Amino acid sequence: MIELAKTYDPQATEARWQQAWESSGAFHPDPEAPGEPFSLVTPPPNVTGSLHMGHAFNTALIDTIVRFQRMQGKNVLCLPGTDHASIAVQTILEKQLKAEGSSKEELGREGFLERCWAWKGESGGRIVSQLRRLGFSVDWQRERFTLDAGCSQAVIEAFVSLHEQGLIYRGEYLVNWCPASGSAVSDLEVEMKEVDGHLWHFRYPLSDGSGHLEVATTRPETMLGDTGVAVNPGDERYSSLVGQTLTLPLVGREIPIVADEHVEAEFGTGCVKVTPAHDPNDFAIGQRHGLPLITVMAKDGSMNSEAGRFAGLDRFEARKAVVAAMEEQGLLVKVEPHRHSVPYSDRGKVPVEPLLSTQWFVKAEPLAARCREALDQAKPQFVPERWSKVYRDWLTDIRDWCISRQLWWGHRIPAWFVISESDGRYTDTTPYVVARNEAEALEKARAQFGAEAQIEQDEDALDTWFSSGLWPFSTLGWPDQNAADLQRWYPTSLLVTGFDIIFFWVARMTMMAGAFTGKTPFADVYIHGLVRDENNRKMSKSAGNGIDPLLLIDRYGADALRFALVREVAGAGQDIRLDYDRKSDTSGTVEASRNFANKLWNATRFALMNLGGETPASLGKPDPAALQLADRWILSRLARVNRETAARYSSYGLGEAAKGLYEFAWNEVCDWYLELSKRRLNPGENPSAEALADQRTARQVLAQVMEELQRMLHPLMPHLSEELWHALTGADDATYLALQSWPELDEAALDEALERSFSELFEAIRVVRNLRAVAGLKPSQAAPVRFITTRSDLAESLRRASVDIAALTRAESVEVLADAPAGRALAGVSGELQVLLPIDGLVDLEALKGRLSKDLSKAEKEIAGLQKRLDNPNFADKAPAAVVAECRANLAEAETQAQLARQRLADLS
RNA sequence: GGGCGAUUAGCUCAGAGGUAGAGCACUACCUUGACACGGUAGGAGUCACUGGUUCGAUUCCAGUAUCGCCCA
Repeated sequence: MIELAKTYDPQATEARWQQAWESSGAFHPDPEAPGEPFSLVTPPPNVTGSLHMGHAFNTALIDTIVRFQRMQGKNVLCLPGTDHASIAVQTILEKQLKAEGSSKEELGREGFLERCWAWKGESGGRIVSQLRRLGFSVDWQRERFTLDAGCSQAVIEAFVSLHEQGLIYRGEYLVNWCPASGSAVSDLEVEMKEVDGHLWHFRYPLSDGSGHLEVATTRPETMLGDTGVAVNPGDERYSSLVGQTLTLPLVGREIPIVADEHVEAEFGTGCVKVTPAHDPNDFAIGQRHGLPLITVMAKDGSMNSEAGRFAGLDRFEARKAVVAAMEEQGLLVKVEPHRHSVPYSDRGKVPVEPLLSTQWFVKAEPLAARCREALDQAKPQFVPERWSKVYRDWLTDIRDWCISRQLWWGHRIPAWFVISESDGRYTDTTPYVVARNEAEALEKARAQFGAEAQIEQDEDALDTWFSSGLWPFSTLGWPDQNAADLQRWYPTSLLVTGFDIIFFWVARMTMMAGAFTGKTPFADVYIHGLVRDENNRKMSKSAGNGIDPLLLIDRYGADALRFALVREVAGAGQDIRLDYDRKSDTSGTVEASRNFANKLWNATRFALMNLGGETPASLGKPDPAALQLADRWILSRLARVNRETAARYSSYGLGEAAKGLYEFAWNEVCDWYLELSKRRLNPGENPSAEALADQRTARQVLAQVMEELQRMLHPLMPHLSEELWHALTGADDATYLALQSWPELDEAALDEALERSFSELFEAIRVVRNLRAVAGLKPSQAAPVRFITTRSDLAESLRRASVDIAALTRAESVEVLADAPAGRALAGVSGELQVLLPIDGLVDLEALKGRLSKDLSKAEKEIAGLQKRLDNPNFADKAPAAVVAECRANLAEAETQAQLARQRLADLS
């Protein structure tokens, strides 16, 4: 028999099992193995990141589902990996280089990439090892990285293929330029922020000297690039001026006044300056009216030569200088404070600059259209369903995706410019070829431009999300259509991720998968919420309010953290809040889960002390004929919980599953069944043969309940359950609970009537205990107990349980009678049951009267409510008969209760 | 401006057309042969507000307020 310590110590246990699972290859599935396939690719975290609560939450949810599916006998693949996070990594390294007085240009592309890989090697393992500490049951042997050879090959194939299909194009458009990282970014990487700014009113003179127009702007420096002023066509103030020209101050350019529907006459003066090269709305107006595009800013955010005397100034200095110059010329009318939205770069944390630039784009609409059609067939199925609307809306109004980044760390764009066509250097207009490698590119270039053609690869890299978009199939072996993993596990079964990356990631995966595999890459998408802090703010590194999951794991154990996170999930998709005391680094929620772990530990410890050295297997299943009522009750509960829990695990009701198991284990198994079994497990000295047989039955049931409980809890608390299961079963070191099957459901054990009867029994015991407490009896003080009831089934059940009742209430005798005998007694009432403690002496009569009065007023209140309802003729007419009958029964019961309480009160006076 | 979500005990949150539950915290008693990371008992809520549907609404519907998020 294994001896367990008095309290559970997660630290030693968890590391041991993590190591054992991984080294045994327990989670490394064979594509040839039998079983229905179940597959899931995990959201790849940033390779240089470190574990935060969002990862822990996501991991807890995924692992719970995946472990459950494994116990269902499926051939489960759960594939982990990381992504290369171009901008984030490059930003970190450039900062490092700057500190060293160097730069990426100085190192050159090759040298810089070496640095990147070195950095990846150094910090890249961190998050992976942190995920291991959660007990994540992924196949680490299949771990992937978006920049590894296979993923890189997939990216090239995807790019070439999309280009061949005409879905990737290159062109000059207004893009979101992040001056901090020196790169274009996609629309999704731009975050609108409300900031307090100003609205400057400028006077633009009419070219014919007949007057002026007043325009308002939040960005004065862009006026240098104005190529028009627009008014609403219905705005009578200006209709006569449309078609005339203005002379742009400071620049002297003549610019037309145009009429455009999109100008709001009510905003500002009703005249807007149009800077097509620096604002998306103005770009659109410019397109409609054929206005020229004049770029006045360089890519580092400074003014260029088009800005005349302002050239070289940073954009924010230029703003001041332009305002000053306008004021000097008397053209500044006024300045108003103005709150408005400014686009910020997600990564660079600076305002992005809409800038005209030649970039690569993915034509999104054809890809999105396919996804919308698939969604009509519920592919994928969103859980909760409401997120499908968010997904659809985005796909419906989709804009083309700028995929090129002016970065080195990442997948270099597989396009080669034919530099021999443009003086040995490539420019925005140099012709190019797209190919899988340089040799193929050269071949293509020569075929098209002659044998002398010379080529040079595009300097730019692809958006990291381009490779992440291929994740569900690139990790399984695509583009090799015959890859065993792809054949076996694609499309995947499920994706679990947060709602914050539905556009970034989920939609891109479905678009890419549609284009390359013709399939929706996952059947279900389970969208979960975010983890918020104690002030309901999203936990994030930048807000500085993150809680380190490792701190909580160290303090409470990984299982406790996992259980706490999953338990908080209610309706799927809701954010969860983790309570946390930053002063002491403690969390009540996680502590409660730790306590639960300890409770399970001790319940198992109790079982081990009482199984006489036997195991569930050696004891075998109990003989149904030998079962006591308590056994049948707990086995019925066990079966019901088995059924409910399996249903919840498989339908993403994870929080409910966790709560249900918690209640079953603590409030039913520990609070009642273990207590009820103590007497039988310890029959005393010289026990009879009958007692010994019953002891064995109790052992069998206890062993079965505890063993199956470990199985059911395993998806939620893998380490603890593995440890306890081993202690209980004596399984050898090479056998894992993680690979056992879900306990078989014993339908025959379900007995609803018996469960109800036990609820009543427990209630009766509670009334006795309450009476004793109210009366001030010491816990050690024995007292006789009398139950008075006219309900024969209840009387019968109380009689049969009288030995247990005596044990659980310190009763020196238990009687069940139909009528209350005369004589003083402490009395309590519950439903149709009267409980009497026929004792006199040092008891608190006043407290007792208080309790009875309380019972009475509660019953009277109930009577009043029920009576009122029944008195309403409409109720009897229209309410369902069952409800009316129930109401009547409740009323009768409440009246009995009130009457009994009144009577007992009178007796005491 | 459009959309989504939330509002229930001191705190964190469940819940369901038939008079409200859990965990934590709190109060009292208890170191009893599994567990003080525990046991027993207890106190605690106008279910945000206003209307509507209904025999009946905290639950369904509409609106209001506050908070949060997404999109423009």
